[in-house]
Amino acid sequence: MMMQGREPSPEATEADIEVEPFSGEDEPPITRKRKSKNKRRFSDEQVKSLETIFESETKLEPRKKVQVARELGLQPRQVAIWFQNKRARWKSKEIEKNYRVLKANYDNLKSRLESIKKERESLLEQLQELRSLLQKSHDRDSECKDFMANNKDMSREETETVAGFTAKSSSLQEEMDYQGAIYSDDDKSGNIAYLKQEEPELLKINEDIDGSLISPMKWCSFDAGSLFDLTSTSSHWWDTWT
DNA sequence: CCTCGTCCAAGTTTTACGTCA
DNA sequence: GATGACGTAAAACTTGGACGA
Repeated sequence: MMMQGREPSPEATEADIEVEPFSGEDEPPITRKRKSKNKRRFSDEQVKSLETIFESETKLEPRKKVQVARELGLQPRQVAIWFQNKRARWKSKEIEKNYRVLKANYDNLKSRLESIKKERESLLEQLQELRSLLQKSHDRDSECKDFMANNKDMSREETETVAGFTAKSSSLQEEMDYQGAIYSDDDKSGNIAYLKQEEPELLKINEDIDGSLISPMKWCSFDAGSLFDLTSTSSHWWDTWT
């Protein structure tokens, strides 16, 4: 092969000499067939020695290079080239290794993202249910107010019935608390931050729940109208709650 | 500042060898 | 089993940049 460009350096001149890579006593490996007398591959022993040196130092001092070449029966140029090629191979393998690690991390993150998306869908469904529940509550509240406006007097018996509804109201509050807990895991601050950004309406509804369902005037959301004896009269029982 | 020699990384070519039809 | 095509890894080479003398 013709050299191009600049003049060959003394090192290159070394390589131009027809060399016998194997030392006299090195026999080619038995498992490998030799096609010609032009032996070019290094023996397993030579490669093993070079590998061992490479593990401790990936670049050779010029003096060390000459010493290694002498010990292995190679030209210094051959040792230099072997180290150059070895560094290139090692770098290539490192890149592959890093790629595998990065890909594994990416796949893991992707999986977690899918999981979070599913959880978000579930939470949105629950939010919809809560909205529906809250709307029903508001509707019945309005009915109740209308009813009370039309029936200002109530008997003692009716007052006791109302007390029973108060208990029901507490049960509803517990249910609402439970629903709220579903979208509030250990990291509440993180969820709230998320909700402020992604679902501001959800926070607003939550505030509505806290402020309204357990208020005294909300107990009558539960079919109160059908239980009252509209014929009897009593004192203004609701005055004690205001 | 310029030249020269050397080293190195990156890319390419050459060679040896294994596999398979 | 011999053979040629093909793929792959390793050895050697080329090129261009960096750096010190």
